[in-house]
Amino acid sequence: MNKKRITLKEIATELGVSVSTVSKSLNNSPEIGEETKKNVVAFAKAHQYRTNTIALSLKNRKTKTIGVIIPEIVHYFFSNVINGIENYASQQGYNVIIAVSNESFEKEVLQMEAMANGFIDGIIISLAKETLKKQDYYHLQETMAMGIPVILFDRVTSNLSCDKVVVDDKSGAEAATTFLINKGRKKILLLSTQDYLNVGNHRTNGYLDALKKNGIFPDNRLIIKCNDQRSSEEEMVVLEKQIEALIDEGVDFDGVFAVNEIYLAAALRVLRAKNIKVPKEVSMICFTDGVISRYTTPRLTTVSQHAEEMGITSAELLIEKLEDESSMDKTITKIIQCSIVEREST
Amino acid sequence: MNKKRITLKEIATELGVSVSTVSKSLNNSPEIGEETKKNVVAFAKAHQYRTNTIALSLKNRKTKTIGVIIPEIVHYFFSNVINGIENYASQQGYNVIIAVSNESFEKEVLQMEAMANGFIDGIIISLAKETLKKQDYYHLQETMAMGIPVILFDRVTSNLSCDKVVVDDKSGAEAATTFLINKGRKKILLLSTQDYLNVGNHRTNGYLDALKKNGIFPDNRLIIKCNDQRSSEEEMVVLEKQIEALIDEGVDFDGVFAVNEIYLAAALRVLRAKNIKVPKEVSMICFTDGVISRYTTPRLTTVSQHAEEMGITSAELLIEKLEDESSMDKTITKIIQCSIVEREST
DNA sequence: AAATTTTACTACAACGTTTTAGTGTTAATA
DNA sequence: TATTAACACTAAAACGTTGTAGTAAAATTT
Repeated sequence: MNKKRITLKEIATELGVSVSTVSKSLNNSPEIGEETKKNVVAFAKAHQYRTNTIALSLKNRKTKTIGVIIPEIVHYFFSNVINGIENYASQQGYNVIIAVSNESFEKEVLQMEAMANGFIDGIIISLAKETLKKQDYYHLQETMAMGIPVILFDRVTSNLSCDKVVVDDKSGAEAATTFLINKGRKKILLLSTQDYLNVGNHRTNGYLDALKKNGIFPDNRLIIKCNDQRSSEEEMVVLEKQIEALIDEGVDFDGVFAVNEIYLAAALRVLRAKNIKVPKEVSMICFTDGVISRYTTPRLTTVSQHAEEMGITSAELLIEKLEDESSMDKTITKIIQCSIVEREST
Repeated sequence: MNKKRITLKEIATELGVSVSTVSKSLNNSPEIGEETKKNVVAFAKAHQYRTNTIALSLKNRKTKTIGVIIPEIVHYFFSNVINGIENYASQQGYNVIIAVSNESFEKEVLQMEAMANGFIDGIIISLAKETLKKQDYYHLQETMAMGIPVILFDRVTSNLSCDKVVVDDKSGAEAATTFLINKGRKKILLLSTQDYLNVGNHRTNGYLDALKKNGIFPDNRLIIKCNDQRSSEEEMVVLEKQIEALIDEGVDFDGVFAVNEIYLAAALRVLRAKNIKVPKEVSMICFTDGVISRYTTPRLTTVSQHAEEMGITSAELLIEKLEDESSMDKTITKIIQCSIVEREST
């Protein structure tokens, strides 16, 4: 059964011609006579010849494969980005290899090395939290030095000179906050992350800017920077307690802006438990236009980061670099604009 | 900058020895003298020699890469399966290539062909809805005939003789339904899919069996088989209308069992709008222990399919086949048991 | 001292392609 | 008719490894 793939050499001996003739015939080279070509092509088809990509890769020093390293795959944003990458890449004849760093620096380094040694022409990566905290980018510099183009997306760093694709987090957050302000809200609770996460940091700044521009003085009690936990579920539990405590202390707010869906879902649960009406008493908005937002009651108004577009843009940037030698020198940063998806929570 | 990777040949000329000596030194062959080995290894390390995997693959006819084709990547269940596959595979020194069929038969065939021609030793696949409907498995038979092992998971078919990993959908559904019955519920609404989707079909049968065993006569009005729409969001809208109509017609029920999270979330929204209390008046349970279930109010009780375990098992089965020639003949079907995760909706 | 074994290497083929540089024929040109 | 050009093909190298077979020189045995 195991009908092994037929090779050029086998076709050649079978047909009594040289290997080069076969190769050229299949590539429709003008060097070969029509008659011969026809024969070879027919024979190849009949025997289901498929060109061996590995041999080709060895020859061309190109694998037509791009590697993607993400912190998590069970994650609406990242899986959407991959979707974008996969779509564009496969359309351009590229394969996509996925690796997951699991937010760990060590695993990121390992995965990166595996990829750099392996089957890929270039890498698209979003940095792990640990890497961002550690600020150690040696593994990235190494692969770049090997001539492997690297594209950073979403979780980026200014310490690396390469192409980047980022969301305009700050202005997105500003827009979201302003959106609440325009609905007449003045006391807006911010649910953010620790500052070392650049996205959280930018979004916090956007929030502060929006308040400032509208003449609202920020209230530190209304800014919660959630600590990292091992899982988002644990983060949620911790956060719920914090919000509950806040309300019990009598701190008043009429709007909530969260830097991700999960934080806002947590807030929503607390408000429901306290019998506070959304959006009547409190308006809510968050980053990440994911699944959760669509299935809560009320549905959540979100800031869409256009994950798929980010994926496509990253893939475009990388493939551009791979196909056009001259593009290797310049480094581009693409900024994806956010947009607000209004649902029932505002 | 572009410091191209150094090759064995370069090391050889640089050190004035033969290529074989270098190769053998690096592989710590006893044929080579200690002195020479030490030199070569030191030199290689200093110049960051990395063995070229492509050349190796060509030589060994093995790529140490496995291909995964899934219907959707932005999907809690599938991304968890991938997580499992990726974890186990990378631990065993394998890479993982991902392709998405997007539920399309045509794309599945294309992706499969691309993989079969390319860089993979074996394939793990969950069939697209269209493929299941069409019942055309030629592309799978072809790749299997080429000696490429194929593992089917979750969306499988009995028409193909290969290793399979499935959830025990029927007994999971039976358990879920029985769970509701044991809570005193007798009129249980079933939200399922069309029958051609084997998982939906099995779950429907499990539901019917549970009723039977408990002496409850099934009520056809309480069985909704949701039509396919282009997106799950559209499906949800359609389904919400159906459930609403049902209630308006005065059809009474005190429990809901849905074959996935989204259907149950839809039901929950309708019940909330109608001011029906969950779980007091209606108990709810569904398949797919995903994100949504964790963030609705009330949180949903679910049947976990242990997606990650499925991924790991699939990868195990495949790698077993790849590493042990003799395992190629027999085909195994592994059944993953479900378990109920009780939350607030029951 | 001659024969044998061990040591420490090297040469070369092979994996499956593509491509460059030939090489005979045949046809066209001077 | 001699020269050149076009045609239709082939040989061989190259991509980077590994492994088998082979080879001197040194060490050991007889």
